[in-house]
Amino acid sequence: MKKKVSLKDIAQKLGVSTALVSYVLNNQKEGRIGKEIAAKIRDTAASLNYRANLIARSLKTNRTNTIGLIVADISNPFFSSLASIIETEAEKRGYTVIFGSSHEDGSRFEKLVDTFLNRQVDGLIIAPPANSEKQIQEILKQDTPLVLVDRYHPSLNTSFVTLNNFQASADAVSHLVKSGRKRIGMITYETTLFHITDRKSGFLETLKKNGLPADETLVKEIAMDNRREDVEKAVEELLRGDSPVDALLFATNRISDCAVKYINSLGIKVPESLALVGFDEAESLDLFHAPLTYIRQPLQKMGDMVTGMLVDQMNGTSTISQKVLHGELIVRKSTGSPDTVN
Amino acid sequence: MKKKVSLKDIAQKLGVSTALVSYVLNNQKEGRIGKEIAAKIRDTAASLNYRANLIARSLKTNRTNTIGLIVADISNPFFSSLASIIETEAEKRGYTVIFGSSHEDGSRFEKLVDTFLNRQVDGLIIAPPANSEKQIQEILKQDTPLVLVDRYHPSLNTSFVTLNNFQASADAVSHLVKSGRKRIGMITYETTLFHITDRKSGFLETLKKNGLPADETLVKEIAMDNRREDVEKAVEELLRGDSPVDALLFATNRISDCAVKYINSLGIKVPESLALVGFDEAESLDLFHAPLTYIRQPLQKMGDMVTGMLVDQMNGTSTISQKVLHGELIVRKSTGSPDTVN
DNA sequence: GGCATCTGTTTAATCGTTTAAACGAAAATA
DNA sequence: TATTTTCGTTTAAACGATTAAACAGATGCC
Repeated sequence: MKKKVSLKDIAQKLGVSTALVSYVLNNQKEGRIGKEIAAKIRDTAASLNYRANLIARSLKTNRTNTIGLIVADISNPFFSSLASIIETEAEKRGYTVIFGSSHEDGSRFEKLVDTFLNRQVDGLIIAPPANSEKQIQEILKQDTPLVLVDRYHPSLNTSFVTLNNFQASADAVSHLVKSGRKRIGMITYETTLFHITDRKSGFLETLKKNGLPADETLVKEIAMDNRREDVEKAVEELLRGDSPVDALLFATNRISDCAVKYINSLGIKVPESLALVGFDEAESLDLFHAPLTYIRQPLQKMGDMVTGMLVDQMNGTSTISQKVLHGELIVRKSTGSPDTVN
Repeated sequence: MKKKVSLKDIAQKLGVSTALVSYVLNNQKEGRIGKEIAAKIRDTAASLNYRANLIARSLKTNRTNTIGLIVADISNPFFSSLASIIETEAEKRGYTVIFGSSHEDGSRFEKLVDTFLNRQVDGLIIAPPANSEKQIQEILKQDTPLVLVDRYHPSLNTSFVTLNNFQASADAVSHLVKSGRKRIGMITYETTLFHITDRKSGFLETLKKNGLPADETLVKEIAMDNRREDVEKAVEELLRGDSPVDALLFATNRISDCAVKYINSLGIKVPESLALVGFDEAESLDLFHAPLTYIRQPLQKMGDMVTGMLVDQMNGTSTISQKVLHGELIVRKSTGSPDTVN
């Protein structure tokens, strides 16, 4: 690689000290620098195509202006949109984002955290995988500013931005109840991830409050890797048997995706004989004849907030703060009342 | 922030030199280091929770083990999948990815390139926006290893990995011709981006070769921001009038998305009265009654290759190489022959 | 016993910045 | 004229690692 131009090169060429060059190029010591020499320095810098070595600067200043972002799966539109927003917001505030995708895998996650800390990121934004409490605590011990997003660990005292998942499920169920559904099922993941278990609690609690059946057989939990067969089996189990459900809640967009396609292929009438609600948009279902009622997460706000909170933490302006945002139930055809529809 | 542990801290605690600590922790000078002291050093490092400061190392070694990735739009599934693959491949080879999204905007792109170069990335992978030749040339001048992906500038001598877009269009058209279509239209972007214009050339040339009408009125070019109205207007123009088309080729998944939804809403029969082909998968159309025939790009191969080529370039193993991959036409119902269908 | 070799460790320079402090010269003040 | 200020610039240390070269002391060889 061609040797890069350094402050020294400029200084030598002009017979001045590197300090002076540094001051000029950083617009410091405003009044105190000779105009002609300042101009000359700027000219030479431009003509030599000088670019500051941020690595050297970081070493000296102990700041990298870099945020590490670890999401669960960058190829999931939920996270890629969020990443895009965070990147934009970070850039506005003078930070670059480096990113990694844990694929919900603990050891991969650990490795990413390690890499990012070694790289001296100024702060971290993380959507933590299941059972990552220990690693998160390590980060806290290092005093690296940290904000969790989407998920959090209730046992840990960290900053986070998350959805009120309990409420979101509750809203979904209330809506189904109001539109006349009597036996409501849910398909979710088998996991300890709090945001997911919260969705389940909200579901069950709200059923009880409405005096509807709320036993565990109404909740099917599939493995996190979201295999199509698992989803189809779950749908099957909830729809067959002596007391089939008349409505279904899906805990994630990935689940909605598989489930709705399967339901479509079975020729089941939605919303006449089955109502459907999901979490997050599932673009893949745009053309489903009965567009899905779903819980919309305020992505822009979430990304904006999480970035702002991290920056405040990095500046020492604030310490720990925890935000719970509200989802919005977007009602569409998939939950039309069975009475009014026919 | 808590002060971080450095080599010096370990050295002082044990009364040895930092050099020794460095040698031990990097497993250098294998045979020559005392076993007990080595063990002690490792122990202390672990107990103090030492982590190497990669910034300092980079300054000294002049390598950051970082790859800068600039895509056109990270929230487009094409790019987020590609980014995910590149990240995995880079990690395998010991590199971290920092990323940015240009949103097809020249000035944003320029800023990203600047940031990344200042951060001393070891190499760049870029899907360049239109009219970015000058900036790309700047990078080449700096001798920073660079591989373009998805798109490239024919006028510049850079490494790249791209699809044979001409051939892909040609395949699509041939297929339509074989299945009996007589008047084929295309909706694409108004842009100088080579991979897009190449798709258009492939389209027109193949029409001519088959003796079909191939005038410019059959190609509708819409603005890159892909507004729904523009797409709908284009569809409208191609379908109405005295000689409507009986088949359509869409240059990108974003276009397919809008166009197919509109066609669906118009109640036009696919494939009976209109055949459709698109570039790339458009998940959003999964439930369209006539699944779209499309050109599949070998994403995994593309990501793998581009990363490998960049790493080779960074190691000095190779210089410039240019790869053109082949798309695969996935034939589905949307191009069923009009004769055989009824 | 004298000299070379090996072993285990230290010395010290360096990467490219930043920045407090020092400095000499010119200008202002007494 | 002597003294203080101000101005413009330089000096030099520091950030945390890497690494060639130097260096004692032990061991081997003839």
